[in-house]
Amino acid sequence: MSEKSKLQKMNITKFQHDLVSWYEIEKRDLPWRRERDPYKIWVSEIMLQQTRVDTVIPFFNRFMDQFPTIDSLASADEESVLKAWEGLGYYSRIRNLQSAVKEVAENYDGIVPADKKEFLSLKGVGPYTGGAVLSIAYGLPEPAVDGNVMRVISRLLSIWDDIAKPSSRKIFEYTVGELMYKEDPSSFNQALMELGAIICTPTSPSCLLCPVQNHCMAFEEGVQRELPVKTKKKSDKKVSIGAVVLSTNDGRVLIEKRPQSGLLANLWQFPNVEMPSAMNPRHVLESLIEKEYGIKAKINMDKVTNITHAFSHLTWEIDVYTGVLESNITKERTKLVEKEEVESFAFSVSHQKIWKHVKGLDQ
DNA sequence: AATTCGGGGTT
DNA sequence: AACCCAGAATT
Repeated sequence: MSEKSKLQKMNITKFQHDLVSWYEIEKRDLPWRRERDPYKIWVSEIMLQQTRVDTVIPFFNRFMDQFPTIDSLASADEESVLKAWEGLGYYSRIRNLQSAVKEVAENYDGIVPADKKEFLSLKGVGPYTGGAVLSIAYGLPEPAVDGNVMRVISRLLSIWDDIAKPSSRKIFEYTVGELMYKEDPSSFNQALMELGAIICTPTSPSCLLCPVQNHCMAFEEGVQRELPVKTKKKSDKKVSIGAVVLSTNDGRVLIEKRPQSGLLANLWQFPNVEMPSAMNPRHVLESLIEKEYGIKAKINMDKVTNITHAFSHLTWEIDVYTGVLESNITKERTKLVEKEEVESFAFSVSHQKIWKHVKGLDQ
């Protein structure tokens, strides 16, 4: 059965009412729901990409204290902005957001564009974020299809297309567009997401508590636990890393800024190299470090610790050493800093763990 | 269309 | 461990 014919069977007006009236009563009190400023709605939506609400809340509050307006973010230096994002992940989001905010400041007179084509042209603004901000901040009837919404709609209309396939998203955008409550697109879109987060959860949906159970085809067919269909991605690769915290005789520490593109772009780290295999002798690491960084170093015999850190697509297994830097350092993007100022730089979480461990050795 | 990009909570 | 999360850019 086509999505169109399924929609024709629905009482859409009653569905909208059941969903939105539930939302008005049950919605969580979240910081960005107290805001009307399109800039703040926008920042919240960028932070919420692939990131849980509970994780975002403290980052959002701190970010708004530090960068409360378009102009404050547009004129901020990159290091302080990256530091504010430290630990949140997907760091291209903040680089793209600051770039987009600068464009709004320069080309849109500081006003977040309410035009779909214009807003979607900004860096980091895709179909979901575009629909979310335009509906929540400006009340426009645009679908905002995220993972929650695909799960909810796949069950509501018993849609068995694989939601992992990019081509499936347009099916859900079409159906959400047909279901859209045009009197209040903001509440409607947020209600779909809230339902997915609270009731219509991935593994064991609380159908007995669901405000739109009477409208749900999957519940009627008893297949809600089999939806949505989502093919699983293949397991990740493992990479062995040797890292060393090198100190100078006067107590400073060598750090390096990562390349401006790729994994953890522009974040700071301690010198490290990919090891040919795990269980390398220490002198192999020493020679690889000296070659990569063009330095002379004395690495201590005993491994300090090892850290396993999983990303979405690979896992680092890091052997951590300490050592003494015995030559000058000329490599680009490196810096010698006092121990007390290490934590003022933005590090990835794995290298934060390294520093936390090594710092603890001193006491 | 497939891969790259973080980190942490759930099950 | 595997899965998932208010996804977008790149290849």
